[in-house]
Amino acid sequence: MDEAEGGRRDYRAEAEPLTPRDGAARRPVTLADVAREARVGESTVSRVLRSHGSYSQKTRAQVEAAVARLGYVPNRIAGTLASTGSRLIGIVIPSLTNIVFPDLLRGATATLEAEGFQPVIAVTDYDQDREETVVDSLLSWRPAGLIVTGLEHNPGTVRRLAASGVRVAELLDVDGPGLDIVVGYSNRAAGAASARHLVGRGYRRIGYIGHDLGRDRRAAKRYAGFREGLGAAGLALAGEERIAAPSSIEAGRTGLAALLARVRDLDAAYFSNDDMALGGYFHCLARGLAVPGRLALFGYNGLDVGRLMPQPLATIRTPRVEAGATAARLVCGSGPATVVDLGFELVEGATA
Amino acid sequence: MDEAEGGRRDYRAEAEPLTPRDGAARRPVTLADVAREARVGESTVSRVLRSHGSYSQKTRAQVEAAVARLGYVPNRIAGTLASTGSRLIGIVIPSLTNIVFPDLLRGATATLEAEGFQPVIAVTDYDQDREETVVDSLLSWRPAGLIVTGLEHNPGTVRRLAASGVRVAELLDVDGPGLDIVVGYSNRAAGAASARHLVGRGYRRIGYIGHDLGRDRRAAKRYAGFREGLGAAGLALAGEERIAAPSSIEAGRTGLAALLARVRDLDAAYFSNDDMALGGYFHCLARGLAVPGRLALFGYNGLDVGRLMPQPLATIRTPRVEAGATAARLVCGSGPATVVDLGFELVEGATA
DNA sequence: TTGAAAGCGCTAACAG
DNA sequence: CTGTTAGCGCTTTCAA
Repeated sequence: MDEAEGGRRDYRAEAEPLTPRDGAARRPVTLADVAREARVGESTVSRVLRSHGSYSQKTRAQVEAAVARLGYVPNRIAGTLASTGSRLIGIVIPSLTNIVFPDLLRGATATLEAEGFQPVIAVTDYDQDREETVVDSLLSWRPAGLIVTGLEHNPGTVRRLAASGVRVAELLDVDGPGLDIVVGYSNRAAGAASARHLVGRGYRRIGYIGHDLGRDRRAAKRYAGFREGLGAAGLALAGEERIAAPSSIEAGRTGLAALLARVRDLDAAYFSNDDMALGGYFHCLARGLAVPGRLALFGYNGLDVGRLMPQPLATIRTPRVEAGATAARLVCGSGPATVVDLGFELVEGATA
Repeated sequence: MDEAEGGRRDYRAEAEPLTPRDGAARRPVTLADVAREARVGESTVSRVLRSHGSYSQKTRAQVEAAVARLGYVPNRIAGTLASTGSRLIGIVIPSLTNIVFPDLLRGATATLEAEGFQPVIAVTDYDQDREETVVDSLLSWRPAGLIVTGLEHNPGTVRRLAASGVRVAELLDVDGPGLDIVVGYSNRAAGAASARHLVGRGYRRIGYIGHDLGRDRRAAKRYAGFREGLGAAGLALAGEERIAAPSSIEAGRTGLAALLARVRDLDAAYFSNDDMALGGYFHCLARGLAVPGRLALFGYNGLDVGRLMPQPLATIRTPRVEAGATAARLVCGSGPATVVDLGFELVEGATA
């Protein structure tokens, strides 16, 4: 099925690299060089470059000319050390495989960029011990703030965070106590709303297909909320299938297949997220199961792909990009500790 | 169709934040504090902490005890300034919307982490002027290296890069001269291989559905390669549709619809990537067009979603994660300028 | 409006 | 094996 193409090869660049690796590494241009070139003091250059304090227009011109002539690039490492805080914001996310987290990053980086901050990212693979490690590592850069995902952390992580004194924003969950800034939505409420919706549409034999809930705490909260929602209607799950792996289209597809093999009379399937649900949808298409006639499908996240399926996916849309942006804005500010619940939106779609 | 839920609300955290914003900001613990506490010199502490140079086991124990007692976190800003280079690697990508770039990041961050480096990311939105700006900004952190996407840059960007003397890796393209390290695959060859494959399967009325080629230079190279491939077989495109926007499932769906409305007798559609092709597939499903009987589909990237569709998508699989990892490894090293062509793989799938 | 000088917290010689 | 002493490049008083 696969055909090797575009053969692998390693070779030296034919042309001389534009970045000569010259042995005689020339000393980088410093602010002192600029001062000398512009015939002014170092502090004057510093003021001009940061448009801070006062200086004459003539001086400004001289400095700018010198900067251009020398190709000076300020050294923010030195600047940060000399001044109080850095313009770095650490961002800790569990994964880059699920588009949800790039979406967060997208919102955060756009806002940070606008405010003159630089994001430094770290990935935990849904592992709280790794989170502790990367938080430590990020903290050593003395960031102005840290954005982390979720409300559950190791005690050690919390201790370090508290001791560091930096602002912390926790993202994507509001179901529990936060450390400082909390931006997200209630996963529990989302799960419950999903259950109410399915029940309201008349489904009674509802199954759950999910991924590794031990690691993904927010998915676990949705699951709990969903069961509560069913319970409130006097129902219970007709069956469930959990994949001991991160969520994926594949896990959704094989998960639904496995569940249907065991519980044949399901009339609806609730998935831990849209990726999983898409996998389920593909299974239905492949097997010719009518959706929602034979089986209704419900997801979580409101991804583009769900909106564009031949039948739009029933799901819960979450404002992820906005959450990232909001967290970035607040973490750079100096407001009080806050919880911002951005809410969510139930998308009826056509699969349920 | 939409139902508002999980109402938005802003409120103060009920519990006292674990990170007290105490007005009397306590002075952070420094290496000097540790030295005093451990009753040794500062340089001794430094040596122990970096396991560099020599010291007695007894000293090591004292230092470690002091570090633990004081909760000391090293300040890498200061460390970097005092030593030669930083352990920061800048990564510049055009977008976070297409999963391809998070994939790159995934490969790169994993490798960087293992080598003790920290990634700092910036997003250009496929804008070369913005690339110049963010490269400048990244350079001011004096990174050990920079990973950028593609081979096309503003002259100003190239100048700054060259002047900085940092290692630079260019990713995802090998069709053209590079600055230093180049890691990727030939987009042109991929386009040509796609054309040969479709022609080989007997398709003759082939259309192209693409996105903004002015900004996405690699997609433009695939397009050029594809046309060359057709030309070599004595064929030409039977029609094409270009969306003046970034690639998306939606653009693929509407693009194919528009093209079929104009050119009714197409027998195959070549898409600028898998997202676009997925949109096309959804269009076919929605309209009941048999794939590949009525219309064959071909994409680019080899995303999971294509593999898991009821009919696996015909596409070209690219080693993106590996490319990110390779670039990270090389950019942290001190080897010669290199081009690494990782090649690609044609996936026959079932849609062509 | 400007410059001199004193650090920021750490690393890297260099003595001892 | 360990401490002392210079800086790294910049910002920030504080005088001038």
